[in-house]
Amino acid sequence: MNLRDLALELGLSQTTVSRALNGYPEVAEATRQRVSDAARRHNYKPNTRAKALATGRAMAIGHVIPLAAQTEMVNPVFADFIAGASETYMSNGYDIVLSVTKNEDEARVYLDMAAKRMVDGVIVQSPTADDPRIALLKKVGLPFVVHGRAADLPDDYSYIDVNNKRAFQRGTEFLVDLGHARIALINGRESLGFANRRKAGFIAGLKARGLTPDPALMLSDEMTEGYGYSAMRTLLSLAHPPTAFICSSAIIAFGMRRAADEAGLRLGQDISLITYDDDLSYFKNGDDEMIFTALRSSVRTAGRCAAEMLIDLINEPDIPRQRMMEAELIVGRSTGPARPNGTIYR
Amino acid sequence: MNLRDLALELGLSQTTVSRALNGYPEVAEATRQRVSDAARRHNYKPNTRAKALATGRAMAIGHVIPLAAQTEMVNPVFADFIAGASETYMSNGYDIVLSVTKNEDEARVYLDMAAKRMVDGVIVQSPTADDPRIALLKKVGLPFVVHGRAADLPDDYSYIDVNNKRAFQRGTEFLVDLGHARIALINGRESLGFANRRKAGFIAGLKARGLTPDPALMLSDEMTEGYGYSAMRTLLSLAHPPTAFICSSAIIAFGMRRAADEAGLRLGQDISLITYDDDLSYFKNGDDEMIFTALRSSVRTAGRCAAEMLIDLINEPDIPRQRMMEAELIVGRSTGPARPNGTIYR
DNA sequence: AGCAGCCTTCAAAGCGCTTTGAATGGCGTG
DNA sequence: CACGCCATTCAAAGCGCTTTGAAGGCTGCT
Repeated sequence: MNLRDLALELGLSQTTVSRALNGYPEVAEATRQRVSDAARRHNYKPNTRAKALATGRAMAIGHVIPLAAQTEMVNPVFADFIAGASETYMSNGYDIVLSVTKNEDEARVYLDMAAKRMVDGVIVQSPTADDPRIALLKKVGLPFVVHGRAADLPDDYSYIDVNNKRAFQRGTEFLVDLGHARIALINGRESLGFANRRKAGFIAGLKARGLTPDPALMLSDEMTEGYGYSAMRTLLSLAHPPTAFICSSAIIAFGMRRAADEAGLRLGQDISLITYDDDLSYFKNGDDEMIFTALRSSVRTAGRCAAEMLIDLINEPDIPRQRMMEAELIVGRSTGPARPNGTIYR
Repeated sequence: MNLRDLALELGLSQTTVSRALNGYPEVAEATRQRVSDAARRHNYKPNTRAKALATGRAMAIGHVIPLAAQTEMVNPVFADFIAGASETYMSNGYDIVLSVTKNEDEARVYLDMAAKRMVDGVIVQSPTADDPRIALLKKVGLPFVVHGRAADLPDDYSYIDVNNKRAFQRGTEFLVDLGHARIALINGRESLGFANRRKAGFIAGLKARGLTPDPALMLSDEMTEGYGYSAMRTLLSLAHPPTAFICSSAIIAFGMRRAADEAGLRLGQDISLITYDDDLSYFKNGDDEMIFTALRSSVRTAGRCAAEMLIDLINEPDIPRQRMMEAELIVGRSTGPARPNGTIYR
């Protein structure tokens, strides 16, 4: 069933039917009623492609999910982000066009999406410090919102980000204030903006409390459970192991906890751990009582906001939209005061 | 830059340019060369919407990601599945249109996708025993491949599935053969086909070895880390706790392990645990040595296959494509012989 | 009665592509 | 030299929708 058929059946012109369905004022109320009844009866929905072609709006947003370098893993964070964004799109009539690509192909994907006019805007994930995609998208004039920020670029594009630096500074200071003097950072890949800022916050936190960062206590890699486990083992095997840890994802934290358990160390008593927590649905950090003391900011909420900002931007370009979220520091059972002698064993 | 501009610049008709770019034979080789050079120079890509309208093929596949009932969580399994499918789509020129919806809206989403002609086919996730979507999609004539199977429906549609029943039967028998007599099943929601079959396999495995299933040892819920943890605690607090466990996802397994650790029990020694393992990228079950003894089948591979099957189906409907994958049983460190007296403490 | 002016409806053009059917030119052949 | 044939190229229609500009039918006014 297409518009022509519907118009024919109703004995009306396509113009009138189209207008009736799209809520234009110049249609008699009785006619509109008749039309929308018929449309519902036949489950008529305008052909997206034709509509997009005629209006020049695709009513679709492009999301590009990056595969981790080499390993080609896909971070579960993106699933929750998209779920959040989707709520916004749904109520605004937008669809999601998804592309999963290796980092080196991303620029081409955006270029293609722009040239093929298949989306009205895109979300850029995981920007690097000097991300080339930003200049590229500006050049081709495709509206975009960055999830995160590019460190070294002028601040004139739209983004939504968490204040990662402040969060990690706060977390670090919290640990120092508990008496911990040797604190380790188990970070994501530091080529990415968020990890870079977390490291900066970590260092700032130590310095603010008069401590000197120790490079041996700052690790960085893809944020898997296995990495958390092996990082923790490595750190615990040091001659003078840290007594507190701050890590970049709940998934890492679970791996770290596994290593700690194996070593017979109790979180919150023998050692302390703070994790960044994206509030992923399948990794809830405790429903009632928090397992981990955490710096929490929901990535799902971020997705919802990013989508809102992008739709705004599409309707009224030129003014960049920017939004900064603060992570909450929620105290859970994984942190406690340091032992007076600075060791980890009871 | 569109086709008309390009044709104008080249002094050719749109027809010729279009044919040159689409590899039709009736174009002189020199002309084709000239055209494709110009196209590359201007980064010309045909407008997807226009092309789709003209050809009647959207060159897009719909994926619907279901949100868990009530909680609206999104299972990380889908991220990996899509990553797999995406590999296939990429090399065949298909795009992914994503929709994230609550279960009760799914039927409407498919109906819309069909009516709006925005996709050439869809993937159906997480079918229930008597899934209404299958009949619906047949009725509207939209090609589809189901990831999983609907238990109670005739076997005349396309699907890719893992032999869940056999896998769980095998795993259960493996545990019994190690001497375990009280074995618990920590399953996903049993309204879903896969969980249902796993339960059947579990029961079959027990019966094949002469054991009687105990309803108190069969739990079922959304497959989160937190559920694994609380399920394990519940089971361990029984008067006569199980000595072996088989669970439906690596994420559950991590939660179970946490509870075991807290209770001072060692996997593979005091208690045994087998997990189903979708081989999710961020939850690798050990790179070298397996943490968990596992029934493994890569959901990413499943995604790749599903996509291939769907593309086949689109090109040649009518013949349903069906594919069954077997899970490997890989022995890791989480299983060991039962203690002679049937207890869990050393 | 005649006319302006509104309300409602319509025919047709256009979005950017593919594809049909026709036209052009160069070539070999009788 | 005329003819037909093949290799190229083209103009135009059509995909299903929106939207412009025009027209038809009423009303109310003079």
